[in-house]
Amino acid sequence: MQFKTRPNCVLPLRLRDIACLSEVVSGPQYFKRGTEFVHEGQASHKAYLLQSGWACCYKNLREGGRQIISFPLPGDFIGLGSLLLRSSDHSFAALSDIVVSSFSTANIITVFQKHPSIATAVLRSASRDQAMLVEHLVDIGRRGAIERVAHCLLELRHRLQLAGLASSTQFGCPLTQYDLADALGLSPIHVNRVLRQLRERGLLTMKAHTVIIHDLAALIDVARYEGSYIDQGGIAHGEGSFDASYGDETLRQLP
Amino acid sequence: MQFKTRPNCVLPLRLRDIACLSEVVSGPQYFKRGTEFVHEGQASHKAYLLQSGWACCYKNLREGGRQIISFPLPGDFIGLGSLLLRSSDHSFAALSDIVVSSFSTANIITVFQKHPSIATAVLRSASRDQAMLVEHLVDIGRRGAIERVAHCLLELRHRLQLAGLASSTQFGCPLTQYDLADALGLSPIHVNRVLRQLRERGLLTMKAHTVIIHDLAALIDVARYEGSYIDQGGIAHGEGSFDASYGDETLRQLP
DNA sequence: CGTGGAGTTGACCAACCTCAAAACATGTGG
DNA sequence: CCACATGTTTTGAGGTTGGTCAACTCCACG
Repeated sequence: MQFKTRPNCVLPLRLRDIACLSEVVSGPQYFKRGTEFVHEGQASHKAYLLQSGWACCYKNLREGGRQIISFPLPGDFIGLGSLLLRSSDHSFAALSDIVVSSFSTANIITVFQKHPSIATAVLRSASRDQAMLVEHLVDIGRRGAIERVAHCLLELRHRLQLAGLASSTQFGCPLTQYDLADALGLSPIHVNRVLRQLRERGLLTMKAHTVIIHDLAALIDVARYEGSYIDQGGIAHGEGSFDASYGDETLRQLP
Repeated sequence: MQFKTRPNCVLPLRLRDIACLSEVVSGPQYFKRGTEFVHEGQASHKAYLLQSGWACCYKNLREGGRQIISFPLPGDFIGLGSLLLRSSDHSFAALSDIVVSSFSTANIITVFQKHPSIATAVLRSASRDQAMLVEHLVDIGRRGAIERVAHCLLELRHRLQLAGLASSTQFGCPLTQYDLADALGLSPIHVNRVLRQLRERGLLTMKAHTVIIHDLAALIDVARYEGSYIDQGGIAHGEGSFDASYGDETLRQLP
């Protein structure tokens, strides 16, 4: 069984831990674009590792409409957040045709006990997700529409690049303007207006499921983008490297 | 050493785990209202357990202004999110005079290895925090100003009640309208208008550092509040219940 | 071809922001 | 005990951002 985890080393595990994982992980599953494969409120004893394709995590509102929480990309875990809660508090859907490996979380605790490094890895992954969530919150809470859209696309670019799925100025992107709107707390119409503006300013075009960035520097400036939270927590990979010298946390000051 | 953890049992630990914790935890520290005791970007080898008082977790924006991420209350962990990251990506400040116990995270990995149940407990706590964060995101992204304010205050009431710090209709609250505004993505002026509206509608008053709820049902209705995410993951309390039976996580479905 | 989903555009409107100023607390030093 | 400074709440007037409604276009797909 092959494991494809985040390229930036979210899961640096010992070999015997990997062996253990194989016991828990089940073979690949396929979902078609549009499938909601985890439902809000569902009692889930499963989590997933996204192998290919794009997904989204969202909450449906009683008033109608939805809020998209995050866009899992290849290599990302799905459903970690509700690992220890009784039920999933949000839904997951496939934004493109996707492939996932699923693993049972019923006896995850036992696994944690036998292989603490897995617990560590999971916790670290959860930390990164949380950092992204926080950034998302800041985005919606305190930034204007253009900044939000630019920021979102830059973050996606950044993550895809780490996964080797984007060049520095271009990437495939199955998102509709509706998806973007639901993620960013905007109306689809306004997202459209913003995209037009970005296009007219020569910063970026989004067309035919492809995002092309024309002026990266300017875009980063508009979005006030600082991607540090994306690669944080990376620790030298090497198959066994879990000794990870927590003593040398150097202070990285912002410029 | 006394440990006061979340009343809804985020930390159901075995006694020998507790013993281990004592080795890591340092005595109580005091901070005055207004102190920023964790700085963004700071390399932190510490996390805290808030013993009394209110805190807030926030990010400063380069454009000026800030976004408040969460309001830790007594019994909550502070800084768990950045446990495994290189540095804290947000700041923490005291909103009232507070007491915390701090514990070193330098050798947290070792602790996890020796006491997997601690890892589990920490992960569960992080899960709850994430659920609250998601709710916050939905709030800001997709709800109007009145709903946001109402929702925020109801959540605080709910959490305080679990901690035994609020009656069902009243609680002390050191938040200023500026704090609320920074948390909810609004301007302080608008928060004021919303509070007036809530007052005039006979739903709630907020005055002299005290929130009094006059019509709980109506307020819950306005806010579309569903507090289930707050108590999720709870396991029967009993003050000494450290036997924690991780095998029998029963499936508790929402009504 | 027809159909349905996605993107595009314009006109109008409401929610919320900004600026400005006053009323009201609260604590401090004289 | 007063005078003053500082922080918080309150209120008004006017301006923007972004939402809503309603069309129309473009395309992929059967």
